[in-house]
Amino acid sequence: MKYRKSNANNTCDYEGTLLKINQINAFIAIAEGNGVAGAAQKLYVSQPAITKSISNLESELGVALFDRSKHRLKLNKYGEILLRRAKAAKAELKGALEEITLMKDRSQQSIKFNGSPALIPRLIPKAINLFKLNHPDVHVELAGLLDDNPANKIQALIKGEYDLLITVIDEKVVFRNLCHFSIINKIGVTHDSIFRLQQSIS
Amino acid sequence: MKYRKSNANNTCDYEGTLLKINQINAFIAIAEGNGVAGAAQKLYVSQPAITKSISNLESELGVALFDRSKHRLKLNKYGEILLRRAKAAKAELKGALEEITLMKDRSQQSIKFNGSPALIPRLIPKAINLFKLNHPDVHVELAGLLDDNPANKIQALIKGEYDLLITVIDEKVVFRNLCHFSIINKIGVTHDSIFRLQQSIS
DNA sequence: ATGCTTTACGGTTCCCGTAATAATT
DNA sequence: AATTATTACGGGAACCGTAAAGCAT
Repeated sequence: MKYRKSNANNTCDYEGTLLKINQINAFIAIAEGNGVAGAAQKLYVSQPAITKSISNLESELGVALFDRSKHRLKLNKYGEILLRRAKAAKAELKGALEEITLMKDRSQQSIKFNGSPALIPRLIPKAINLFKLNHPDVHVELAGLLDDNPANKIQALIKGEYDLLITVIDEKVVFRNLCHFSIINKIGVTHDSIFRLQQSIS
Repeated sequence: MKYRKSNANNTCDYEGTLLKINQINAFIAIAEGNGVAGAAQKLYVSQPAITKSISNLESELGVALFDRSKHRLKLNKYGEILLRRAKAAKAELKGALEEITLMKDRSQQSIKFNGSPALIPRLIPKAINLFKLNHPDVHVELAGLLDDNPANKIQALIKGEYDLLITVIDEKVVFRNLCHFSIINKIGVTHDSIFRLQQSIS
């Protein structure tokens, strides 16, 4: 079976393997930065690698992308065209990467909590259900001993064993402040997430 | 000298070599078409090649892009994210390719012209200079014999030996109509280009 | 049994880095 | 002399195709 779409003439009707990612990176780096040397430095590769990449790119495109007068690369009109599009494409890919990474990180997070035995059964189940409804991938777990004394639990929270603690100090519920502490210093969950949890607890 | 940006932990601060073009193509083809088999057919590669490509992609991304229940690949939430962006990026690259190809084709065009010996020296030089200023890549050349009789030249123009003919019929310059003929039927140069030429001749 | 996906394996190609060359300031 | 871009060349990684195995319908 023939896999390669071999065209007799050179007018390939859009060969999908063109414009490889390293070529695009090299091209943008040269165009934006300071020539081959700067591009090599920016991309952490050697200068010949850059030269080869854009050489291949130009060869596959069938046009030169740079003016090579005086040992200095300067974009020509083809390069100008490509630069616009390539930057847009790269931004798109970078955005995809960031979005996925963000979602992945959020999914891998877990929230450990603890609280007074008297408060847990009444407040937590509804809160967890509501929270998981909006954040199905955040792992919520009860950590540590329920019947420890409040002082120890606060110490454990400060040490990072929990992310969230619902307990009593001086006979008054202060989870609000503790939650805030957790948000800022302990876990990277968005404020929005915790806010929902707070609301459902209140 | 160290070229590779090796990070001990896995939190690469945007590794530019991710999302290779074949991986993106395979991914889009699977997502849009009918699974691995359809993608392989669409991209003219074997099925294992597709599997490997998206396997690598998922591995490098650190997340699965598809649900693999029941031997059928279905986009998951990560895949949804990537699909949007990847399609946009690919469209951008495809656009770049088309723009460049178009400009390249145009640049490779040439305009052959002829005209009466009496008219050529006075009208042409300025016209050519002005034209080449705006279209430096269009090859302009004088073709055929200058001192042939006008009737023969008109026949040659109709046969396509020239793209542009400036001559006299019934003692009156009619280049305007002939130019129009050329624009529509003979050469693919934009109206704009020819219009400038006409103007400079007038 | 048929169809689709995945693994195993061998070969080819592509890419990169070192070293050397050419040309410009 | 110093900087910049390009070639030559050898090693290693990536990609692909054939063949075979898993799993579902």
